[in-house]
Order: sequence, then structure tokens, then C-alpha cells
Amino acid sequence: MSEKTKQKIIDGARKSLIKEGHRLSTIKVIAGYAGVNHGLVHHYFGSKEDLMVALIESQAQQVLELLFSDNPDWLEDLSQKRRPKGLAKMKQRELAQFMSSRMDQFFSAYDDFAKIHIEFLAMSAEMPKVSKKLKEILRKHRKILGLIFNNSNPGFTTLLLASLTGILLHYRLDPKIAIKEARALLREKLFDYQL
Amino acid sequence: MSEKTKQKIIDGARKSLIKEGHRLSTIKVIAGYAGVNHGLVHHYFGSKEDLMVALIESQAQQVLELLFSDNPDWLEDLSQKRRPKGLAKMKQRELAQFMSSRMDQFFSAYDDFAKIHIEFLAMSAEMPKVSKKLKEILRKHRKILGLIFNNSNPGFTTLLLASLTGILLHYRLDPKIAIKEARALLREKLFDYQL
Amino acid sequence: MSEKTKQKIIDGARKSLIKEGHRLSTIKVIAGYAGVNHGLVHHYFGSKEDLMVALIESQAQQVLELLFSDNPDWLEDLSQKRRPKGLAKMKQRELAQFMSSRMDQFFSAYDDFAKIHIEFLAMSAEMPKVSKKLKEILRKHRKILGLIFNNSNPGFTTLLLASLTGILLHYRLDPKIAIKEARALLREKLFDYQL
Amino acid sequence: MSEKTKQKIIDGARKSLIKEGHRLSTIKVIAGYAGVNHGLVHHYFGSKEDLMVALIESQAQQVLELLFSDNPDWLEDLSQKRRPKGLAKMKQRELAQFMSSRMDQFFSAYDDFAKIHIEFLAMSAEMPKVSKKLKEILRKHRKILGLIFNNSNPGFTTLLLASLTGILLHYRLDPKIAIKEARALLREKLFDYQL
DNA sequence: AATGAATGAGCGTTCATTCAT
DNA sequence: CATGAATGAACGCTCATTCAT
Repeated sequence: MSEKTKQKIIDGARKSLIKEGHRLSTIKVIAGYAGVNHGLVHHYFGSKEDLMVALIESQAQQVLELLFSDNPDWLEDLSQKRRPKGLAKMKQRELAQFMSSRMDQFFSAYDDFAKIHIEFLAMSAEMPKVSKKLKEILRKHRKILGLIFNNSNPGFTTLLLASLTGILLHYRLDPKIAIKEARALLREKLFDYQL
Repeated sequence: MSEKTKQKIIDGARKSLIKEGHRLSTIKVIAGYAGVNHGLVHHYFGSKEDLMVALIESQAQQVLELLFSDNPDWLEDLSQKRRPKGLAKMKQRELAQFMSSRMDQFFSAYDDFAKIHIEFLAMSAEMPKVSKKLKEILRKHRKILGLIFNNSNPGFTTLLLASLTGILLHYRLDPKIAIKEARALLREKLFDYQL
Repeated sequence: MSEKTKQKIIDGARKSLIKEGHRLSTIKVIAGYAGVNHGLVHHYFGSKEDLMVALIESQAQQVLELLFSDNPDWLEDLSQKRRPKGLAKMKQRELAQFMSSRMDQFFSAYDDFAKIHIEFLAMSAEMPKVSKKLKEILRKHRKILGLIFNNSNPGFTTLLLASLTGILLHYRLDPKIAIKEARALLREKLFDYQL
Repeated sequence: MSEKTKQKIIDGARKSLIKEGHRLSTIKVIAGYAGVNHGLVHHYFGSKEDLMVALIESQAQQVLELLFSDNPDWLEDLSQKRRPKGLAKMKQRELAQFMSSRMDQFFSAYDDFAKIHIEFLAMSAEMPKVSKKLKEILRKHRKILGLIFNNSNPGFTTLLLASLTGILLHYRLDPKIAIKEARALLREKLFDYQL
């Protein structure tokens, strides 16, 4: 097992999902993006579905790393489901400001990430393992968001994640929607905070 | 054209989309749900894509009818893009209360409708006509929401629709999410209103 | 049985073959050209193949009528496989001149006829009855040509008909071929005659 | 790319076209004749149409090779659109004798080749790429015939090729036609030459 | 480990034909 | 006579997957 090749395939799947969407991302297309023989995909991952599960895990890991790239300690705390001390010191308002700007940056800079997320959701309808993994990852992310914002209302994290997803989904369909205003309003209303 | 058969096919497509999802909803499966020969689908709709467009239109019509089943005048006004006078008389608070409870009722009662909506969004990635029609319908619905709530902020209707979609999407994936709480929070935050 | 409707269908088939070619000339398309319900085609002709056979007969009759529209007696004689007396009086050279100019006129004016002829030949590969009827008609036409030109060499009529067909076939494929020159050369060589 | 399998598929297409005609030569039938899985046809050729184009090229190459199998130099000269010196030395009469006997041999021996040629022409009505390639090949062959017979009359090569095609077409329909006599007459008239 | 030939189930679609009305 | 709804076999093509090399 060459971990390098395995990673190439995962990266190929990512690129293909971004550029082609999941319907055009056949095994051969993915292998093309990965610069790898298509037979290797099954050799390394067993099936297309399992490759997608691996990609989801890879993406999930990256999200957190990107959000807290400057605070590796926070990352460690959060993945252990502990509230980072640095966050605990922030006031609610300061926290909201910090996170919402960071998320905006994140989603602006990592549009591709969002695209893939949508593709995962689409795929989950026909791939049980993808569905299961995605569910698991989203639960984890909700928990982490709860920790970050110190908000015990389960509706809060659910709404936050769902709204971000929904905005992106509608944006994909119709790039003319008021995406910035919608995001700003979400931030404002959810964090009682205005830029 | 036997309108009865045509309707049977649309209903078959609806059922199939709900129970099987769009990927398993092949022409033959849809025809099976409709209790009709598969060739008839093309006889009546020309292509799978055109059937889906017809279904979207049928659904869009039903949404408004279901939301305002007790106020046919409002329906007429809204489809003419006029603000119904009955609404104009309500105060903001009263209006928010009215609509948000109605939407909650709607989405609780018409879960299937929501499921199909998600399938449409998934299909739109590979069916240009579906994409176009869906975009058109969503723009119309946003406009109507703006009229109803008398809110000229484009972010408002965008966020409202997107959040509802997002919540449903996540709910599909994981029926254990705090859907009620998320919806309640959305209502509270977006309409500054609490039950 | 309404002979009028039957004729409308035959005419529809002719038009469709000319404008659409035999592959696009489905029963429904033909019925469209005929301005008639597609079910009637089977009602009157039993099958598509039998319709085509009827069309071949109709065309074959018309060819002779068009060639000898000014000499109805000749027509009668020829269909009885007698050599018309008017022809017997002509000298070989005069005859060749007469017929070759007439054929040139014919094929220039009745390009559509030629097109259909090609379509028949194409169809004959997959429709045994069409093949049989066409064979029969062509034998008759060869016999008639033999009578006209008083030429007992079976190769003569075979070559004449085959060359005309071949030229048209190549012309269909590539309208830039030297069709006039080829026809002129055929006339010159076959009738030892130059314009 | 297994050239062996690719060739098997081309040969299968050839056989199928000869024995079944182009309408019955479905991908699966062709694969059957080739002794190969039907999916491989698309694996190697992309589409049925592209397979047919490949077959045309293969056939076109073989024609020249068969006609000049004993003069490889001529082949080289002709494909470079030069007149072979060996031909230049022949007198007109000798040349006509040489070529017409050779063609007779060719078409007697390679009846199947002729059958396929007719199928190509039929297919060209519905396959644009086939049409284009066939047009191209025929133009090339006309040019080569012009070189061989040193005849600059465009009608000559056009008539020659068209007549041969037409004779074969009629022969397909009705094997009882006077094919030998027609060919003999064509040779005699076109080359002013008698056996 | 890596390649790509080979497989086969399944897709949307077409269309001649049948038949109830 | 006429209509058009309904049927079903067949088509070209796609693609995840298997497997010999």
C-alpha cells in the first residue's frame, strides 16, 4: 500500500468532484484527475463508495485544520471534545465576531470545499456508507460548534450548519442570489452581531 | 392526451422520488409507481427531464395552494405579484406569527414535498431544464415571500428559503437532528418573535 | 376504404421520404406529412412495409407517365410490352437523342423521384417485400428500356439503369461530383451520341 | 489497446455488414461476430459511428492493396498522388485492358467488399462522420483513377465509380441481372476496348 | 504495485404495432 | 372510419467492477 498513491486518488476525487460534479466523476475520470490507473481505485479503496467515504474523512479533517490553522491547541482540544481555554476567555460578542468572520473567510476562500460538501449530500442519497459517514461527521461538527460558541441549544448548531449548506445549495443553482446579504443576515441574527 | 394518465405519471414520479430518490427513479421505476407502461412517459412528456420539469411546476403550484388554501384571494394576489390586502392590515408581529406557524404546519405536514424539493436540487446538477425551471420557481417564491413579509432586504428571503432547504437536507440525512428547535430558532431570529 | 385517404398517405410517405429520408420517416412522421392519424396507416396498409410497396408501385406508374406524358399510346404499348410504332420509325441516332434528352429532363426535373428511388434501395435491405417489389419493377423497366432502344443486349439496360442510380447515389453523398459531365459521358458512350 | 481485439471488432463489423446488412448490424450483433463483449466496441471505438469510420478506412486501404498487390511501388506512388512510371509507359489501350481486367477480377473476387460499400452508402444517410469519411475516400479514389487512366475529364472517373457502384447495388437487389454483360459494356464503352 | 482488457447490468429513448373507444 | 392511448422489443451507450498479466 503506497500511501502516496492513495492520497493522489483522494485528491483526484476532490478535484473531479469540484470540476465535474459527482455525476460526471466516474472512476475513470477521477483516476484521470489523480494521474493514476483506474484499476488502482478499486485496488486501494475497494469501491467508489468507499473512496468517497475516505474523501469525506479527509475533508472533515481539513475543515478543522483550516479553521484553526493558527491555533493547533484548539484543534486538539476540540477533537477531544473539550472547550479550548482560549475560547473560554472570550466574551460572547467577541467570540461571535471571531468565528463569524472566520467562517466568512473560510467559505469565501474555500468555495471548493463547499461545492464538495454539496456533492457529498447529493451522493448520500444513493450511497449508504457515504450517508452514514456524513451523518457522523456532521454530528461531530455540530458538537464542536456547540463547544466553540458555548451554546447548548441544539437548534443553534443545527440551524447554523443547515443555513450555510442551504445558502450554498441555492447559490449553486442560482449565482445571482443575494448570498452576501443572506450570510450577513445569518451572522447578524444568529450572533446578535453586526459588522 | 389523457390528462388522467398524464397525472398518474406525474404522481408516479412524485412517489418514486420520495421513496427511491432521483437516482433510483428510472423511467421504468417511475412507470411502475404510476401503474403505467414505461413507453407512455415519453409519449406524454418526451423525456425524463421534461417530466421532471412538469413535476416541479405541479409542485410549485401546490405549495402556494397549500399555504393559502383558506385564502384563495391571497393566492390570486400573490401570483399577480400584488401584496394581498389582508396581509397589509396585519402588524409585523402578527404577520410573522401567522406565517411562521403556517410554514411549520406546512413543512410538518408535507415532509414529502420537502424530500422532492431536495431531489430536484440534486437533479438540477445534471438536467439543465430542471435547473432552469427550479431557479425560476425559487425566484418567484422569494419574490412572494418578500411581498408577504413586506421585507425588501434581498438577504431576508434568500436566507429564509435557504435555511428551510438546508434544514430539510440535513434532516433527510439525519432525522435525529434538532429540526424543531432549528426551525423555532430561525423563526425567532428572523421574525424577532417567540412562541 | 376511402381511396382519397389512402392516396393522402402514399403522398405523405413520398414527401417524408424526400424531405426526411427513410430513417426519419417513421409512421408518425409520414402520417404528419399526410395530415392523417398515424393509426390509419396500419388501417389502410397493414404495415409500414406494405405502405412502401404501395408507394413503389405508385412511383413506378408515374415514371412512365412522366416520360411519355405526350404519347399515351406509347405508354399503353410499353406496358403491354410491345414496341410503340412511333419508336420503330425512328433511326437509332434519332432515338438515342430523343430518349437521352428526355431522361436528362426527367432526372433534372424529378430529382425528388430519384431521391425516393435511392431510399427504396436502402429500405430494400431490411424490408423483403420492398426488395421483391423493387426487383420486379426494375425488371419491368429494363424490359421497357430494351423495347424503346431496340437493344437486345441485356447488359445495355442493366448498365443504363445502374449507372443512373449510381450517379445519383454518389451525388447524394457528395453534391460536388461532376454529375453533369458523368451523365453526358454516359449518354455519349452508351448512345454513341454527342450533344 | 489490444490491436488484436480492435482488429477482431473491425472484422466482426465487416462480417456482420456482409451477412446482416447495416440495419441488423447492432453493436451486440457485431460483437457477436467479433467474438467479443459488446462493451468493448465502445471501449475501443467510442461509438458505433466511429467504428464504421474505422472500418471504411480499413476497407479503403485494402482496396488499393488488393488492386496493386503485385506493384507495391505503384501503391506508394498513387497514395502520393503521383502517376506510377510503370503506368506511364503503357499505351492507352494496354492500360485499359490492364485495369479493366484487374477490376473485373477484383469485383468478382471481392464481392463482399462491394456489399459493404453499399452498406456504407446506406449508413451515410444517418451517420455524418461516415458520410464525411466516405466522401473523402471516394474523392481520393477518383483522383487515383484519374492518375491511372491519365484522364482529366472529371466525368470519366465519376461515371466509372458510380457505374460500378450502381451495378453492384442492383446486383444486390437482384442477382439475376446481367452483371457480367453490364460490366463488359462499361469497359468497352468507357475504354473503347473489347475483349 | 500497476495496467488496461473485459464484463454485464442497466440506463433513456425510439418506434412499429395493437386495440379500445 | 378515425383516434390516440398503450405496449414491448430493441437500440446505442455508460460505467462500476473484475481479473489476468
